[in-house]
Amino acid sequence: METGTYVKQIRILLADDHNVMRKGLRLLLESESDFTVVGEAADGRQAVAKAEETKPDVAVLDIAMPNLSGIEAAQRIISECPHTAVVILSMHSDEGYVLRALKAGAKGYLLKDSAEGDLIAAIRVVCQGKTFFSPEISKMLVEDYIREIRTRGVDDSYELLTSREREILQLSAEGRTNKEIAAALNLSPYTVETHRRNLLEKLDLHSAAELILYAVRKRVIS
Amino acid sequence: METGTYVKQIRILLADDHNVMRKGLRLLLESESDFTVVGEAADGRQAVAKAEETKPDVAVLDIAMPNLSGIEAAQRIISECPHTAVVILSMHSDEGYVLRALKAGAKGYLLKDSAEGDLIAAIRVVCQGKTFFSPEISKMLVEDYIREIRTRGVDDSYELLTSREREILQLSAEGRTNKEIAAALNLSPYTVETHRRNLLEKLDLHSAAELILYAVRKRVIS
DNA sequence: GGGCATATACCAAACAGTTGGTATTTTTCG
DNA sequence: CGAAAAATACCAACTGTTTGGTATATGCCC
Repeated sequence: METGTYVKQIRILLADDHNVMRKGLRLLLESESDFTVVGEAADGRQAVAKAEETKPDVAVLDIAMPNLSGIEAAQRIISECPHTAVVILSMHSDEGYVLRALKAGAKGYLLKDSAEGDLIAAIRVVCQGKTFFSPEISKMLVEDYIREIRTRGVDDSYELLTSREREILQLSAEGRTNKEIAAALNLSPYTVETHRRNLLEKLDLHSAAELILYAVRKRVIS
Repeated sequence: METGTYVKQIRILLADDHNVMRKGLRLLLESESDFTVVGEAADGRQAVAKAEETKPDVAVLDIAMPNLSGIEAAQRIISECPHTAVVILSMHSDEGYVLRALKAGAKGYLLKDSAEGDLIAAIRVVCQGKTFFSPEISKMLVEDYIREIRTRGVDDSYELLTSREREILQLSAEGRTNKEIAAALNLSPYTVETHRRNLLEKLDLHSAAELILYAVRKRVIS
């Protein structure tokens, strides 16, 4: 099987739900003589199955996939195949995604508008146990870390609410009046008024409108 | 330049802001012997410029691009280069995008998870002045059309609002009081009150809370 | 037991939104 | 031009929210 100069092949698993993109990536990666694509998957569940079956050196996972997201797939692949390094490919440099990918144990995070060379470099680098991030991602992580240090303990006031208060927050945010909430929860309107007032104080809000907007931002609602 | 059996080359412009994807697509398309990629663009504005410069037979445009969206780019390309057929490549089968793409004059709309063959087929087909859509898109268009016929005139009440009313809807939905809005717009609070009242009536709402929730649902806000 | 958090309940004054009216001016369009 | 639509403005009565108080009962931890 070997010829003159033997180079160890890097075995790659490709997962992306967009077929055209997957085929394109495959051609791109196979233009490197030491890369072999040993499997393709069109969703997260398939990716996990193929990873267990082929034990690749590197799994390149698109972040937005049906069935199991790239991040959840990464989590399972890393716990099932500790030898496999995961590289996440993503459209956006969304903070939340990047942080969750890192928590899951991903070794690399690449944006889809990276240079081709970056993806190839990332694959070589993560094979050696190192990490690789797109410049935008590195920058974001550093900024995030600095902010984290500076604002440590600025806290999420939502965590301060009692369960009764959250209940009332939800109903208030749906636009119900105190009277309606009282009727629904079998309380005196005065009690609802008190809870609502504590709510406003704890969250440093000052009107029903602000309460609704808070609820929307916190995704308590719609 | 010709050899034995001459086949007219199809000249293609590729626009996608994700470099890796663009390179992949290029390899994919150039595996067809009668396809030539005559240009690449990383955003909408570049795409328009390259189209005017190279006058391609087909422009394949990603929908989500910076500077000018694929749809806006399509519009300009079609008006500047009527000979060029536009194919939109999109992640999602979002109704709104599809309809706007069609209005703009796109000849094809492909999902990124299409089979490779579909993209190749679409390019050949639009060259002959025909249209090509992913099966999901065709299905959606048909269903949409049927619904359109059935519910003609069921109306989107938002369209009934005047621009002043929309302005006040926005500020109200941000939680400002009538007084604050009046001050901001240099109006009497009574005027704001009147606009707000017309707003509530047109939308069949009955409180500030409902107005905010309406604004959130309509994405007027946050 | 004493202190603290939570949940409950009440009153009243001040503030803001809602609804029923009316009325004038400006803009738009056939 | 003339009618309709839109924007402006005002008043008063009513409903609901906000804020200043106060007060009791319950369960938990030190």
